[in-house]
Amino acid sequence: MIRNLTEQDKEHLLEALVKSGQKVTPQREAVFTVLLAERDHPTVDEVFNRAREVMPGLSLATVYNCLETFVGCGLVRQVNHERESTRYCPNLAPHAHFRDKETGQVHDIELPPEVMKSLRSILPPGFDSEVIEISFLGRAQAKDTHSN
Amino acid sequence: MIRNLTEQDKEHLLEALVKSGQKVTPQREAVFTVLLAERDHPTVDEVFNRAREVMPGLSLATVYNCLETFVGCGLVRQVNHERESTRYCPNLAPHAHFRDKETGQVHDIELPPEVMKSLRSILPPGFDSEVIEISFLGRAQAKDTHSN
DNA sequence: TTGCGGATTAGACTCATTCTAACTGATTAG
DNA sequence: CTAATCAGTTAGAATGAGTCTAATCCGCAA
Repeated sequence: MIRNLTEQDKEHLLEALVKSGQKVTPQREAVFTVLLAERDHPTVDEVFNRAREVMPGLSLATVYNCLETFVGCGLVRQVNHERESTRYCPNLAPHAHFRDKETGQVHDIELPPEVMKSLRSILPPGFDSEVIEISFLGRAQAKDTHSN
Repeated sequence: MIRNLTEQDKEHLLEALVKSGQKVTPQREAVFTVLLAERDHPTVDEVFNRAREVMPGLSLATVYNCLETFVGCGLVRQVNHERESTRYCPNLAPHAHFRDKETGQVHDIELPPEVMKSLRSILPPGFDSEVIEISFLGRAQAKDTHSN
């Protein structure tokens, strides 16, 4: 189920960590592996449980720490919906999130640059934004090629 | 500071409540008054404190209840940012939120219909969305005509 | 081999929110 | 009238995601 990181993924992880002055550790590798294995926007708890299968001694605090580290060095994005548990997403391309009201599943929605541009254009002068979060709530009857 | 509801506002409150089979109570009027008085997206706690000035016996649980009721009958919107306390907003027109990274203040950003349309258009077939949340994070150096 | 510093750990803690059970007060039914 | 009902309110307990703390671990450098 949880396959190992490819050399490329390892490289990616190492580069991002080193760039922000941090180390690759077995725990970080394990958590990163879990995130890439099933890109279904898991909660911290889900990551924790999955990672434990592979590294039983891993602690919840460490999962929080790893994920925070990854967010800090731009390896993953946080996804918040209402006040539910934070979810994590390794998709770095600009995208919105669609949350299925029934199943709770979160799907990535690609964000074409022209939509980004039109969004940015609605900001009045003096407003300068770094991050734009877009989330849809509704129902999806997709057959789910990629379930995220 | 907290002025009374206009007849029009009262009418609005009453209509929305009755329409969903609920009653106007002094507490609900007080909470609604607070929301309209200063449209700065207050948290539950802020609403609580402001409303207490006018109705000292009011309980926190009731503020939660009132706000939930208002959300349920479409009188106000919830605004969530990351995992911070939920804020409440009586602006019913479609709009996005801009959150100032420094001050924490939340500003409403008008959403022109064509932007809404372009957003809806990025959903793949099979995805049907009722609610779209858009939030910006950044810095605003607005002189704040209306501080919300 | 000793010391340093980042990383990890378990468990305590925080705090927004929700839940619970008792109470209030207005309205309805007998 | 008097009781029964029922929505709304209340205080305080419970929940649970996330954070903090203090101890420990471990790789590397002196």
